[in-house]
Amino acid sequence: MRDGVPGFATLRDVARHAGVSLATADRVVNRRGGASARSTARVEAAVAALDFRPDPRAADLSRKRLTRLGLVVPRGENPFFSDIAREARCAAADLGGRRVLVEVVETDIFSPRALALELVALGERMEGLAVVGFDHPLVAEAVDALEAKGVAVVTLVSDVPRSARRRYIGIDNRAAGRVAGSLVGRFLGRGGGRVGVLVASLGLTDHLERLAGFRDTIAGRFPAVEIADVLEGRDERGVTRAKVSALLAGGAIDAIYNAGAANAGVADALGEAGAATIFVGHELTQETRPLILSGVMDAAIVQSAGHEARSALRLLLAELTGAAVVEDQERIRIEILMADNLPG
Amino acid sequence: MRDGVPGFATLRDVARHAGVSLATADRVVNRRGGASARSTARVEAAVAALDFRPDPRAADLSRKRLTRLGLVVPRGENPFFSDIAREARCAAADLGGRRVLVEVVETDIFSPRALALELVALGERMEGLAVVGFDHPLVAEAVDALEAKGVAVVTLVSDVPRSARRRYIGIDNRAAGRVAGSLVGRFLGRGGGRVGVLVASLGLTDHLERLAGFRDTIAGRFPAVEIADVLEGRDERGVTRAKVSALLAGGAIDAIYNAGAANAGVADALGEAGAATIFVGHELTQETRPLILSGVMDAAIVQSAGHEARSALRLLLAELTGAAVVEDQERIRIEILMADNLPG
DNA sequence: CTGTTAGCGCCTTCAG
DNA sequence: CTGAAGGCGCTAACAG
Repeated sequence: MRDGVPGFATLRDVARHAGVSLATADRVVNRRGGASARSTARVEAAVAALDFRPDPRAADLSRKRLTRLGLVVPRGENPFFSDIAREARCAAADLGGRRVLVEVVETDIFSPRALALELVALGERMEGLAVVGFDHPLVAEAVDALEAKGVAVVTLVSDVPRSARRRYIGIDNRAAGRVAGSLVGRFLGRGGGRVGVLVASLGLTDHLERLAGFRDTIAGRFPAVEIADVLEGRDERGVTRAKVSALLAGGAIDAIYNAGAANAGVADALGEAGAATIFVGHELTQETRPLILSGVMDAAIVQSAGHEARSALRLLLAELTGAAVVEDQERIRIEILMADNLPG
Repeated sequence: MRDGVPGFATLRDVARHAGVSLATADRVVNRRGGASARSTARVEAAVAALDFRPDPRAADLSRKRLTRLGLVVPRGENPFFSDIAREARCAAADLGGRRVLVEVVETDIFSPRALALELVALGERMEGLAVVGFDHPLVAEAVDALEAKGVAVVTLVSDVPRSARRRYIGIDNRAAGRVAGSLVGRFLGRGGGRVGVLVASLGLTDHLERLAGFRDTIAGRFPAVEIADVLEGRDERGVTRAKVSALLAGGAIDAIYNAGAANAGVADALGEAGAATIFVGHELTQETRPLILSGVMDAAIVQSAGHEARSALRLLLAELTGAAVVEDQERIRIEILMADNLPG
């Protein structure tokens, strides 16, 4: 703080205070290198003394290089990822304003090799990448290679845990699974029952963790509930429908927890069977909205596609420019939606 | 779009295209008045032709006048409002960067006259005000007077419906009440039971609407549930405790829905009585966190104080500067929290 | 009513 | 290694 009451210290003030030029002050503040130890020390002292915080707006404005960001989402019928892609496109417009170019790339996420190749290729022309991950050594290796050559990588929705990604943006999937467990447990009531669980693939970190959380809660708090089976539906409607139908045919099922995306497939199977089964799933999309409203789905555990897309871009940009991050704003929340609190 | 591939049109381009000066282009774009019909038309045509969008960063940077914003929250023991105040203070730092001064004012919200006077007084030295409302003609009148003299007013958390406020920032309280009704109904199970409801005051729009939503759902979907009584606790721990204790003493109560804030008071009363009562309330605060974790509260319906504070400031600023608004980002969500998805 | 002229705070060549 | 100078896109005096 200084003279002008409501004014902050500017880089110019820092430079003056340190007895160096604007350019030198900039060099040390932004760690561009090429400043003597003496200058560095003096500038750092000035920064501390004046409590200097760079103004991100001015920085943006004057930066001439444009930043290319990529968003890699799975190809397929999953409507949640269409939402993410759409939101990312419109977020791109005002987050970085101009000088930021966002490209959304769809790829076959279930093939680790294809995903890894795509990532490396994208790294050639992007400075930052947000990736819906798949937990596989090839993918982790690609991420590490990108980071090694200076491309900022964040994972979105599904993490690649053993990799050098800067950060994971998405919900705590284990907690989401626990919530699902609680809901199913409480909805079933004292009597308990048999529940079927669905995932897309056991290679997806997010689905696996949901499953683990679900198991924890059921085992720990609802002894009368039994997990009948865990099915892999690849997030495809047809596959899912067939597997759920088979499960229902095989014996009384009182609840379904779909940790994956193919809710329409579950609804198909439940509709055919005509049973009054509790059904808890994930995400609010064109597909699930009517299911929740009509009561076919009793509850949905939801993450906001818009929030995630904006967070991903904001955080990539922050990584690249050193801008400040408001952690509270970036925490992706787990929302529980029922017919009563469906937005819009 | 024009020549330079990834460049947007600037005001300078617009001016050139319209054959006027920068200043004139600025005048019509920002409706500052004092431009001939001819110039206005030409500039507007240019804006459309070039798809010009002003760069908010540049605008901020060059704006010299600093904006004073006020946030009016109720004085009292309500920890949620302390959170809002805290979040507002730190949001102020980076949202407007410098050139924005945010002042948080605590006032006695239960006295419409005092609140109205305070508002009018604040209007003398602020250009924008975010107010936790109280639905009373005096308050509405004060808001109208402020708007009439050009002060932008938004309501936060609790609306002042029949007033000229620009907008209400907060959850859909009717929906929140319905959610509470569903949770209580489902947690009670088939057998149903008797439930006591609490509000701070029937003059608070938000509490009233929660009550209405709660009633809707109980009446419509849970015929076995009976609302035993509606208590006014002024959001004070002692008052609430006493009233709940009296209610519990008066006959079997299977659930409490606290639409207000004094959850500690409810917990006190439940603790004394030692009954296994379902308890659903609102907000995640220092006070409710342990109650949720320990299972005293079965669920909390939550709104994010940080999100609301940031939204309020962002929207006031947008009103004042004409900046664009991302509606999806400003929608305040209703979160359902249970022990399993408590963040942090 | 209109245009010219300085900046806002920072980044970025380009000479020293 | 260092500094001077010229923008980025917009706002706001100030002259016409």
